[in-house]
Amino acid sequence: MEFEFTPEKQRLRAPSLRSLETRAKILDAAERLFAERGFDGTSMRDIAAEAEVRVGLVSHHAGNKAALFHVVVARRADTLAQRRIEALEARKVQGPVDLRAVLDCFLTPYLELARDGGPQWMAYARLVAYVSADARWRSLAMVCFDPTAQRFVDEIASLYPRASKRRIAAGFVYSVAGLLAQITSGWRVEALGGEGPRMRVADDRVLLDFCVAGIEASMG
Amino acid sequence: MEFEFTPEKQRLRAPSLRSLETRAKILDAAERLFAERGFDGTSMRDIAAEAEVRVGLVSHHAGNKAALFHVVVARRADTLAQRRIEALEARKVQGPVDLRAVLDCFLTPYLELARDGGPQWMAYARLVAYVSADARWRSLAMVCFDPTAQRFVDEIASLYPRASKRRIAAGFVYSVAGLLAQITSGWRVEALGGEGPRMRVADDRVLLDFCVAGIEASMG
DNA sequence: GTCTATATGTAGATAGAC
DNA sequence: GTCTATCTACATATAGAC
Repeated sequence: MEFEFTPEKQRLRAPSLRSLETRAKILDAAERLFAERGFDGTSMRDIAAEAEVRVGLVSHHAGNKAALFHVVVARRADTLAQRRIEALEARKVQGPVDLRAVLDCFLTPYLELARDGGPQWMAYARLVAYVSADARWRSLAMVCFDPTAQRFVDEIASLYPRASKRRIAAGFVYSVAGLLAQITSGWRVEALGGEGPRMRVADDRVLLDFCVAGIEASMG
Repeated sequence: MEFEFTPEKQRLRAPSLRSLETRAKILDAAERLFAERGFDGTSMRDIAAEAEVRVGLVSHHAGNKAALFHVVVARRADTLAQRRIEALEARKVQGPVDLRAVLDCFLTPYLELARDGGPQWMAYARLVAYVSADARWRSLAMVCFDPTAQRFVDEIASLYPRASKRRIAAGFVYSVAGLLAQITSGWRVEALGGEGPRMRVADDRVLLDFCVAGIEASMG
């Protein structure tokens, strides 16, 4: 099976309001189901039912299934990338940044969205984890996530001109994995450390401490 | 869809040699495909073809698809758990352990198997990542992985009696995520830090440094 | 234990009426 | 843009001959 898709054809006229609503319902439904059950675990019929729409409409609005998946993944990736870059730019205007500040700009936007942005943002982390684990989506992951990641790795590298860039990249990849784990695997922390009191809001601070110290140590 | 399965029925007599070979071929084939394409992306027909066996035989030997998946995941989990526990016991006989030693006993067996144990062990990491990302397999993950993880979290907690166990558990979960990322996302490190020289064997050391410093820092 | 054949359901995609 | 209907392929599972 191939996951390539053709670019959208030129629209002949602006879509109607109803059409836009239908399209939005379909994208939202697809997002929920893809995040929950993955690409292969979700059928076009499931999506149509979840969106309360006929099956044919999903094809009509989204093209084929792979194209729909691509759009769903990219939509939130763009929002997220924008927030992260903005946070970094804003911080740099205030003065010189350090490793903690840079990592904070990367981690916090997602943690805030996962906490306050509605349940879809938590589900999206699972979708990202799913995409990251599956080699078939590698090129999609590279398009959606790597430009921002590269920007942050470069930023960190500029703080440590004598350190190996590869080690920094490795530390950054571990940090991203930790971020996804934080959002998707809260239950596991609960299961393993359940006796103690809840960490609540401090969770995010723990992750940041972990990643900052980890990257510093891994540069050797 | 339910993922429960009934216990194996009592065998009436020992299986023949040929039967055992067939069963092994099926399990190996299923493992390769599940790791590559996930549960829903793999059909029983794919597995039969990969194992060079008729479709009916897969059902005959493995029962249904969910049971087959369960067996495949559990098989290597047992091997891995055993090596990890053995490493820890051996180290404790030699004298008191510290955080680095405990984490080393957890991380290194898998890293060694991924490097020297054949390509299947690398693929298995993707399978584990896949299982971890999908809520439907949570109970399977708990059965296969949590007992060992709990043992190591307790071990670390005993080293830091005054630290919050929850924070230790969080740091441990981040570390596991980093371990899986190390094995499955080498390409990403390559893409993000590609300019520098390769890290080669030192990779594993970088991960260990990262996790040790990270956990120490996250205990606050 | 193995193989053939098939029962039964669902998949993605599209054609054509409105 | 929407809806109905349908095409073709493939899914899981099982029944019964050898």
